Amino acid sequence: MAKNFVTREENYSQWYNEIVIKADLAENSAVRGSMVIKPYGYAIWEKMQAVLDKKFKDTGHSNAYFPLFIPKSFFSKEASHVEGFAKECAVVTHYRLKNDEKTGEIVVDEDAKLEEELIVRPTSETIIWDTYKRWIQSYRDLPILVNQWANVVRWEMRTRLFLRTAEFLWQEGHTAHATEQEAIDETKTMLNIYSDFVQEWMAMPVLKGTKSPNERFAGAVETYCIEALMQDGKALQAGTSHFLGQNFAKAFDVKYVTKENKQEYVWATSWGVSTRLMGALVMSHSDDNGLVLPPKLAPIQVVIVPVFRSEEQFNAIAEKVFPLKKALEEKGVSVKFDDRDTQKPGYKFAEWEFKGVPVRIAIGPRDLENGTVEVARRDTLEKEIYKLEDIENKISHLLDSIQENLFQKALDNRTEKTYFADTWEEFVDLIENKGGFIYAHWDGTAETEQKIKEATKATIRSIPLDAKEEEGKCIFTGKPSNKRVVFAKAY
RNA sequence: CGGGGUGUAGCGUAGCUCGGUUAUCGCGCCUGCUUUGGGAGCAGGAGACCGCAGGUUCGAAUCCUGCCACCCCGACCA
Repeated sequence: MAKNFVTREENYSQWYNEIVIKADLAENSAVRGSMVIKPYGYAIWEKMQAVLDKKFKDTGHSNAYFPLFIPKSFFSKEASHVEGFAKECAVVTHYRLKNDEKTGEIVVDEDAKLEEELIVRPTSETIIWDTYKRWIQSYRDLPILVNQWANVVRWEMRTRLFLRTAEFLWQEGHTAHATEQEAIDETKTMLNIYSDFVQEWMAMPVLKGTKSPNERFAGAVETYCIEALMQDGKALQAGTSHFLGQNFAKAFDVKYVTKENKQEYVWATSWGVSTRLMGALVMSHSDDNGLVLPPKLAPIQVVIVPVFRSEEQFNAIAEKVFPLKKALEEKGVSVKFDDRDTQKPGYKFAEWEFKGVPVRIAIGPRDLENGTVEVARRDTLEKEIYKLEDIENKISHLLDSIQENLFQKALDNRTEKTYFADTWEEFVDLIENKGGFIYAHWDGTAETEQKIKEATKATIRSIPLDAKEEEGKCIFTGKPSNKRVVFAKAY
């Protein structure tokens, strides 16, 4: 495999083809811009789902399911929402095929044209709010805290594996509240859940902030986001949580009666993360040897590779492996014993490295004599000889330290690629030659943001929540500004 | 949708300008022997309607026409 994929920023998709597909995460689908997620990759998604789902439930949310197809009339009720999504919708116009009498080919039956077209959901706000209208009458019906795990379709002009596929899997939460403050609190709670999940489980540092009006979700009053920086210095939006105000309540006429018997519109939020996170995971940690998975999300945390010449030798090794595997599993570690006799050890070492398994244990004749095993860690590729006694605790600690090390490495990468620009010249130089997050002053107008984007391709990724008050001048217009925002080129 | 590029075995490719035996090579796959602590070696073998449809020609992977698909760059975007 070609070297230096990680830092070869001009060719990330090549890197994806090399690493992701060969690593069994996905392969191109016959359908434009879609993906096949293979079992090994899907297992990672399932782990992510399980953790997030628990966090949602722990904060009072429940799962539900809403229809894939949205009638066009629902979709067009919220003006800025439809404007934001109109250009990337798949539309169902017919419901039947037939055999063409002349050619015998299967064709669309023109007689089976739908009276009202159906939109394949690009997001579910509209159909959910049409439903909430019927669920909500009184303040006693609030709040509604619902999440759905689903697939959505956005007919992007250009797709990129994992980061922007035409169809993707995600979760979308949709909540309804009696007060503005409660909805804002919900928006922030969910942002924190995402941020904690991405940092603690995916070992990726993220920046919490809000979006500029240009980057805001179509139909939202405020969009909160977590923004991550990839190894090549490009930014990736990893999750969003939107405060929708009363926009959807007004569009769908969702009112409730207060204790004082007054009619009020309800307040809303929506929030989501998608299979894009899998792309982020790959791009944050992987190296030229393949994937590097954080132990907390790795489907296989420890792989045991026996080294043997004869069947007797294999049996002797297996005798040692079974109790070891059991001891590790009792510690909650997922273990794979690679007992194939069709591949040599060296081949297996490379293969499991490619798949990103955090820890590999090799055990052969030498170890049988000495009562040892060879332990290799994926993140640093270091090998060490361990005594068998108390090994399950040592491996357990090793997994923890790999998790920490991956986060620290990603954080160091971000720190190294974080810059401050005070003049336009500095800014352009950084964007063109360094990449990364650039903290700079901005005059707060959409026009300026647009002009900066046109000039440099950089956009405001985040207005950090923890931004310090600081007097400064906009790098583009020189107008006054009271805090720095974060610019970057984004995926 | 605009600009550029590529389609030959499961994957990666040579051949195409200048048409001519049985379409090249590597990886992978199958069989056998030797191997096994970092992607094994040797020997043998299987696998291709050369993207699709037409056309020119005694003869087309190669020339011509049309179509399709994919990739890269841009607009769009989680």
